[in-house]
Amino acid sequence: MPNPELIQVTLPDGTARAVPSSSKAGQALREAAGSLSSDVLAVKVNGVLRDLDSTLTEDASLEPVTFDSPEGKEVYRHSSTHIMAQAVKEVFPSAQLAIGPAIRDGFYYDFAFERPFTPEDLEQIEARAHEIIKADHAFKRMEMPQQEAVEFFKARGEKLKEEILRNLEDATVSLYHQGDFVDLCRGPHVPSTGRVKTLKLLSSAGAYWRGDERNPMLQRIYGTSFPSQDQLDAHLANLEEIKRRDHRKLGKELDLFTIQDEIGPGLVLWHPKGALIRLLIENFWRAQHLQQGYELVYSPHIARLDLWKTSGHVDYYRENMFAPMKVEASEYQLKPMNCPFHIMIYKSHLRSYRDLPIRYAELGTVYRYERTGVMHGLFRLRGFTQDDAHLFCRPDQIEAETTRVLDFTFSVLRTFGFSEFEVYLSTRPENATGSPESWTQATGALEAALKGRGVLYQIDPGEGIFYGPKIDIKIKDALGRAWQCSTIQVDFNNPERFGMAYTGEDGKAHRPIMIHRALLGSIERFFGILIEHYAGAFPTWLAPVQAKVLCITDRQRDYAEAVVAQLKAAGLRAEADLRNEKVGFKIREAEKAKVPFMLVVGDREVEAGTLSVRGRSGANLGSMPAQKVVDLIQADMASTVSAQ
RNA sequence: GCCGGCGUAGCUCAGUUGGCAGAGCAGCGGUUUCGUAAACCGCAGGUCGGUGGUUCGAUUCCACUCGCCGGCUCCA
Repeated sequence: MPNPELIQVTLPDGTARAVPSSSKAGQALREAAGSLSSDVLAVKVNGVLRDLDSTLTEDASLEPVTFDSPEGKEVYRHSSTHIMAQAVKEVFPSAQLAIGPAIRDGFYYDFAFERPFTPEDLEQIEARAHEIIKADHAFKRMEMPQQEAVEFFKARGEKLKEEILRNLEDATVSLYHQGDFVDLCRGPHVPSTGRVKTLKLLSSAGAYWRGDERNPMLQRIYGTSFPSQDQLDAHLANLEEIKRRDHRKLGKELDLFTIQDEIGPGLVLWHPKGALIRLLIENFWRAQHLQQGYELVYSPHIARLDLWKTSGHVDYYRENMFAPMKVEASEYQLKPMNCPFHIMIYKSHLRSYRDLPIRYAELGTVYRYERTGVMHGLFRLRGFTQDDAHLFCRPDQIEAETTRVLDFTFSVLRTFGFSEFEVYLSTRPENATGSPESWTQATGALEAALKGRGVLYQIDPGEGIFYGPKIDIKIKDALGRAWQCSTIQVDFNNPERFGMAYTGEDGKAHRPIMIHRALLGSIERFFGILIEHYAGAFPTWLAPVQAKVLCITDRQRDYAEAVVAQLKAAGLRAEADLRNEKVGFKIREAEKAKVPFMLVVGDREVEAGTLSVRGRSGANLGSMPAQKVVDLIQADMASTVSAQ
């Protein structure tokens, strides 16, 4: 018989050890491993995240949790936000606690307070938080019946905590305190405030209680914390890098686009260089679609309101639509979507099962009403262009079509320089239309396509759209940020609403399935992502100016112009800088414009019939004749596009 | 839409007890003809986002309004 006073703990490496029952988890870890690093913040007991001083009552597998794991970061930041909250309560006792979770790269805490926090307030709070860290208060967990906790927070005047508690269904709740500060909290936490090595408050902003704009506005403070100053500095440098790459800033500096007051918010003016890049993107897109068996179509920007009643948009999408306009006796609507048009093209003929799948693609510019305050550069606009396509197929073709779209999507995204993806499959939501059988069948087809291609994906349960399941693909940019661009959505609803049909082998009418799909999402938004991904230094195939010929003195002007003519004849985008400026100045300007190739010509080059080639950011590629330069640039273009 | 911050020359930004509006860069005119990220001199450039109010007088104070930025919310 095992000793009832002893329990067995097992480490991830298989080490096992018997420790007295009711040992602290941290103590057990130390005994089993021989030592306990101060990096260990918490512990997973049988897979459940717990405090180091939680008590063990039975045999358990123990896994130390450090900052390196997502859970460790979560615990670390969660403890950090408690420290900040304590500081706020000490500096501003009238502030009431709302909630304070860890978030990606940091944490926030919401407070009910009589006024917004100022930058000076944040400094004061941060200073106080550093004192709390220095004091190294232990985080102590205590449990009490819910009713008792309600009374406890009521007595302390924490009305929001009281409200949260009243909505909790647990009979027993846990509280954590460090020093005099107490908060309702599930935990776990690091052992003591001193474990948080750095803590920096970043900003404050208004935020609604429970995220609902009908609720009162709270004051949110954002901050972050890291185990070392180096890591914090790296994170702050990363924030600077994000600012440096901001497409709104680069768009202006590189003269790509503007969004102007006089035109209206959320509406873009494409300047020549930006428009050229867009043209290159679109040309590539169209050529690829034709190759992939799509048919390109165009549709108008407005249509009778009745069309949008049939599609259901008037019912469920009205808040995102501009107001209808009166034209003669009927009402017309600026289009928020392209799908009804493609459906009507389908419906213009009787369709046979032999015709399916039919694939219509369009770079369709849509207009959606976005509330002021949500527009954001090219990322969130009122007028934007979807790289839209609608596939009409039989139910048994969903999987094959999805497979084709997946292959196509990854190939196109790779060409644009993205190689890391996150894929999500969203399943049936509460308010779904369509029969459960069709949902099961379609979801199964999407999943089979993903599996067939060996794509790793996560399931988002219940996150499908009401009309069908979908696959979303996020791309990771150069800074590791994920952007959702591509989407593949099965639609049972619209074929029904529009009474779509095809004639089957049996001579009877059948209902086709519709698949909405976008690869880039919106051209504008994708362009913005590209700008940030490349920090404005577009790959050569997309660079608006691929080569700039820089003469050193006026003596080389004729030669420079002849070179430009030769490059242009070879199909390259080249310009000459013939100004009476020093070459250093011309290089500086070309660098700022992110021109991939700078071709310097002085007397030596004229004499030898060559060009001195300087790559972007300073690489000296040597001197060579113009034809060699053409080869070099074309090879550089091909290296990117060949990924397709 | 809501909370906070902001709006001065093409761009980046100075400008406090309310008293004729400034710099650098860009632009234009000269000089310079130069070897891999900023030559020099000069000139011009603004109903200080808009409207209304207070005042002898408003870029400055107040109200309203438009827009931008950071969030909330929502999404491509």
